[in-house]
Amino acid sequence: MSSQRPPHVDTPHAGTAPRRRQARAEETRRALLEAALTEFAEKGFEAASTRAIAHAAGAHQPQINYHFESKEELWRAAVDHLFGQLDEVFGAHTGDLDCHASARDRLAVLIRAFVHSAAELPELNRIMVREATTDSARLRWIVDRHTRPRFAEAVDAWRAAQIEGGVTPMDEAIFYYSFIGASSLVYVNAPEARLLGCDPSTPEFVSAHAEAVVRMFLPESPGPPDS
Amino acid sequence: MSSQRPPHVDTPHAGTAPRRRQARAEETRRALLEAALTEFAEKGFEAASTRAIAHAAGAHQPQINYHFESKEELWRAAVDHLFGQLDEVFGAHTGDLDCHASARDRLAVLIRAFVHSAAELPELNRIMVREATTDSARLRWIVDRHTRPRFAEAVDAWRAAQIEGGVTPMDEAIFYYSFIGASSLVYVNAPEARLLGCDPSTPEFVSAHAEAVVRMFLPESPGPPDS
DNA sequence: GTCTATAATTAGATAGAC
DNA sequence: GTCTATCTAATTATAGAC
Repeated sequence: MSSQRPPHVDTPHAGTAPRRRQARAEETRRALLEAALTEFAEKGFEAASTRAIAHAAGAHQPQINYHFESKEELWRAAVDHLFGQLDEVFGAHTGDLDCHASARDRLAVLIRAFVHSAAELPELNRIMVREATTDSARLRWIVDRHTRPRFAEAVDAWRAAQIEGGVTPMDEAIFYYSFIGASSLVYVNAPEARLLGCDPSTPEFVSAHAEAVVRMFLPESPGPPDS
Repeated sequence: MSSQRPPHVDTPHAGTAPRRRQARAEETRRALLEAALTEFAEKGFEAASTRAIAHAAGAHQPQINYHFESKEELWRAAVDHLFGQLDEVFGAHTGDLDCHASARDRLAVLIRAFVHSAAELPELNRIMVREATTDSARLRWIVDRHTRPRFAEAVDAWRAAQIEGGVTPMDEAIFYYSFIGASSLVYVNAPEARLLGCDPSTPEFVSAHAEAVVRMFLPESPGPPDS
């Protein structure tokens, strides 16, 4: 609704100096956002330090309160940014989603796309699991704004495939959380996985994982469509 | 190795007063441990407050440094305690694990037991996912002491079932993380699940979830053994 | 063992020079 | 817009009375 951008006077004369200053400010803002993402994902909201975020972005701590109103607003902007990235990555992986394909095949495409997205954006599921653990204003904000609509879409796709048949019968919420959990945990817990001798960052791992998740929910799967 | 218990002089005279004092200290210690569990699970190590833990336990903050050496030692004791509870709960759910049953049936029993354990002890997987996200001394400690041996056991059970046949073919690490994720996320994220209209705390939900996870990995499952 | 008081550090946010 | 300096509040850990 309300823009997170700081208010600024227009530059109708279009001088180059103000423009460059504005461009540099935009750079700072973006760097703070990216640094905030990884810091919030690794430490959680409360343990994350605005000083550390600013340092990682090559800026000073008070610039956070200048470009964003507060630590909480920075978090919100970072989460919005991250879900924007998810939509991009997810869209790139679904690509030509054939509307005339069977519900089962469409579900398989969505599952593969989500696994690849979870691998490319581990920060998203890290932040989600940190917030979803305790009821809070932040959790309600993120559920209302981002989780609930995506939950509804996933459940719709599942329901359609279940009506059509050929999928493992399962309650919708059980499907949703089993699916998200099976798809994301190894990337969320990547540092632990590495200590256990597993590197989940290779393309081969991600593809094998995606096919495994498809088979978990669509047991009679004929394999990936491009093989 | 070294006991976390504070050093104390023996009471060879077995007076009642010292014994009662000791019993009360044991109570305090235990209350601190239980309070630490939920606080660390909800907030994470760094965001958790020793003052809040002490308050929840009906004690004062310096008592933590008396009964445990530091916040870090309290965390270690809490994690040890929690894995002890896991072994108890897990053992209660596997119960009469028939050594002469097929590897596939034994795996089904282990899966059901883990889902029920995850439902009863959401704190364990909350702490795990918080620590597994970033490499740290705490992560290495918990992996060496608790995760690696259990990972090996789970992989052994999976390997045996896979050799026998009748399970969804899958790499071991992919099985492990998909299994843990599918089994635990809905309980880890229970506050979010409730906002989405799902209550994962009922016995019916847990049983249905357990059967769903069994079918995800053992597609030709004949259903629960007691039905 | 339990408690009060406090030391030492660090957090997020703000004021004001430039 | 960016920077230094600083305010207030919260943190873990410790000292010492009881």
